[in-house]
This record gives sequence, C-alpha cells and structure tokens, in this order.
Amino acid sequence: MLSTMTAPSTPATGRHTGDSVQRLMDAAVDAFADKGFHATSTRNIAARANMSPAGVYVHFASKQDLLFQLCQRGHALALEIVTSARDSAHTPPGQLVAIVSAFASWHAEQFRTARIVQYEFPHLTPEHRAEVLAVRKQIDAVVRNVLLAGVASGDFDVPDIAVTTLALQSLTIDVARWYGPGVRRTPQAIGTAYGELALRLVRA
Amino acid sequence: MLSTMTAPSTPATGRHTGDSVQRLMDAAVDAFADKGFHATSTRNIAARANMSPAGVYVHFASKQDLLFQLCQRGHALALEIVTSARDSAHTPPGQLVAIVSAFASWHAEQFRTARIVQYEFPHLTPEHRAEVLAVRKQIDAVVRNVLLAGVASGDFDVPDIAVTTLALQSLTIDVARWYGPGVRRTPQAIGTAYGELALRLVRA
DNA sequence: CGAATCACTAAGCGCTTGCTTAGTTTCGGT
DNA sequence: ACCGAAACTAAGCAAGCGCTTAGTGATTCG
Repeated sequence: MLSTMTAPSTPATGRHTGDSVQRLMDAAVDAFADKGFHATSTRNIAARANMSPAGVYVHFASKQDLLFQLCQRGHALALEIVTSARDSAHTPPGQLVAIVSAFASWHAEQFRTARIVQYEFPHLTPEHRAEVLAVRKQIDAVVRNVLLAGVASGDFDVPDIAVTTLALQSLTIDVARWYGPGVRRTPQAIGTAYGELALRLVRA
Repeated sequence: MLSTMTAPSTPATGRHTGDSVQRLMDAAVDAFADKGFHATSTRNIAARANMSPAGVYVHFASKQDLLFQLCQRGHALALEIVTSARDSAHTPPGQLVAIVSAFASWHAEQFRTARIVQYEFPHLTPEHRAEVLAVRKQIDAVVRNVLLAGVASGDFDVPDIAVTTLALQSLTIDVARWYGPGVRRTPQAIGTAYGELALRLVRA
C-alpha cells in the first residue's frame, strides 16, 4: 500500500473498464523509466496502454502533464514512506535505520517510479518543478531533523549535518540508478544492509 | 590535467583553427548534461559550437558516435583519477580516502562530464555500452580491492564487500546529480568531507 | 600554376514528433 | 426509447528530427 504507485483517490467512473488512467500511468512509468522522458513518444505510451495515440489526451493535457502527475504521486509516496518510517521508531538511531532501510528498499522495489522521481523530475517545467521541490525539501528536513536529534541526544557524532544529510540521501537515491531486474539481492536485503551503513556514517 | 575533458591525443591538424572537434565535444557535453542525450538536437550542438548543422558530420559519424566518444573519454578519465588516487597513498585507509575524495570532487568540478558518464551512458548502443562497461568494471575493482586489502590488514571492518563497494561509489556518483553552479561548497571541500565519510563507513 | 584535399555550408529529404479535429461508439439517466 | 455526455479512434497538421547531397572557398602539395 505504501509501495505501489496505484489507486486514484476517486475510484474512477466505472465506465468501460475505468482503468484507462491507471493503464496510461503504468505505461508512462515503464516507458519514462526505461528510455527517459524525451526519448518516449506519446504513441509509445498509448501503445503500451492498448490505446490509440489520441486516447492519451482524453485523460491528460499533455505529455508534460503526464510526467507531472507521475512526479507528484511519486514524491508524495516518497514523503509518506520516509515519515512513516520515522514514526515507526522512537530513538534517533532507530529512526535513522528505519528511514534509510525503507527508503533504500523502496528505491529498489519501485525503481521505475523512483527513477522518475529522482532523474526525470528535472525535465518538468519550472512551475511544476517548483511544486515538487517543496516535497523534496520536506523529505530532506525529515532526515536532517533525525540527525539533529541524534546529535542532541549524544547518539550521533556528525561534524557536518548538511553534508551527512546529503550523503544519506545519495546512498538511497542511487539505488534507483543501479537496481534493475537483473540484480540478485532483494530490495529487503538492500534496505537492511543500507540501514546498517547509515548507522556507521553517524555513530558517536 | 586530470580533471579536464580536453586535449585530443594528436594536437589536431592545425588547419583553420583546428579546434572544431574540441568545440563540438564541449558543446555536446554542455547540451547532453543540461537536457539529456535525446532532448538535444544535432542542430543545437552545432549552434553551440558556432557551426552549421551539417558541420557536425564532418567530424562525427552520428549523434550516437558523439555520445560514445564523450563516454569513452569520460570513463578513461574517471579510471585514471581513481587509479592515480590509489597510487598516491600506501595504506588501505589512505588509499580509500584518496580515491573517494578525488572521485567526489571530480564529480562536482566536472559534473557535466560526470553526468554523461553516469547518466547518459545507458543510452549508448549495446556494443558501445559493452565497451564502456569494461572500464566501469575496472573502476569497481579498484575500490573493491582497496576494501579487501583493508580488511586483510585489519584496518577495515566490512561485513559485505559488494554492498560497501557499491555504497562508496553511490556516494561519489550521486554528487554529479545534485551538484551544480548554484552549490556554494567547493568541489575541494566536498571531496574532503566525503573522504571522511568513506572512512566512517568501513573503519574497524 | 593547377590539382587535389580539406573544412565547411545551404538546402532539403524522409520520417517522427506532440497534439488536434471530426466523427463514432458506448453508456447512464429519465 | 431517447438524449446528452463521456471515452475513444482515424486521420492528419505543422514543426522538428537525424542525416545527406551538392557545392564553395581556402589550403597544401607537386
């Protein structure tokens, strides 16, 4: 439920099969993650969703709009994963491990969505990008605040909060770059390993 | 000398001004790093190099060929940076710090070239990609061997060599994603900070 | 000097792009 | 049964794409 890119807030009209929006979004996630936003044609997206090229424009204003909606959902999901991971523990070390572990395994399990969030979002228009950037700052703040709490409690020794916040995110974000169907290690195992690495980065 | 993308091995013919190949490669690096390979037109590259669209094809067989040459040079450069950093020190901890520090600051200083190396290279044709992948494996091996040496010498405590090798590279590679002209911290400072973080990841 | 060679351009070819238009089908509501 | 609305498609438009062709002016070599 946390880890899927599905389910519109309204359950769709029910007309026809009603899953056209979902099929289009799934198709676009696959295509954008695979070949990049600019290398993907609207015809290709339509074909993946078993639709005519014009069918896309019944549900989305433009190809850019499709990317934006994907980015929005993806970022909202990422924020929810990070915050709910934080709330699952009650000490800074526990929270840090939970966050990095959950975020890393999400970047593996949903690497297509994650790639759009991390690598395709710069291709948004300035206005759309600004909207999504606000969510990114919230994610950053969650990580940073856990570090600050850990330093305050004496659990962590972090000489440079900003650099370490960045480094922790780099670790997890980069998973989306190298993870793929050929990788043997499970998303779960990646999460566990990365949680331990995160602790090493900050331990007093 | 290590950190530039310039200087062809032969000093060019000297005809005209002789820097056309260089101007085109510089233009392509800027364009590809900025907007991505597929979003960049050959006309745009030509314009940045003050040339007519057809001028590109005097020096390069295709747009793909241009990307390949850029990737080749970039990967060769990356390998040289990593190996010469390793050779600048003689204990595993010293080598690790040197490698991560040099590689991270290169990813900042030359973030445009680094972006092509790390993020555009998947858009190479399978044959070209295979050639470049061989260099990537060499870079990976350099890092892994330093970890192995450090574990053998007792300097490092690394439960999972493969994961840690990957994580160290993630740290440095991801610099190319977030670094840009707006970032205040100098490439030098980033290198130093990341060198310290790398040690934390592996210290016994 | 004349010929060959080079870097380079103007023009344009065939194709694909994002997107629109006009029209058909399918459906729920009354 | 009928209507309005919505989902969808066939066809196509203007623009832009990667790349080629034919030709120009400068340079080098015999």
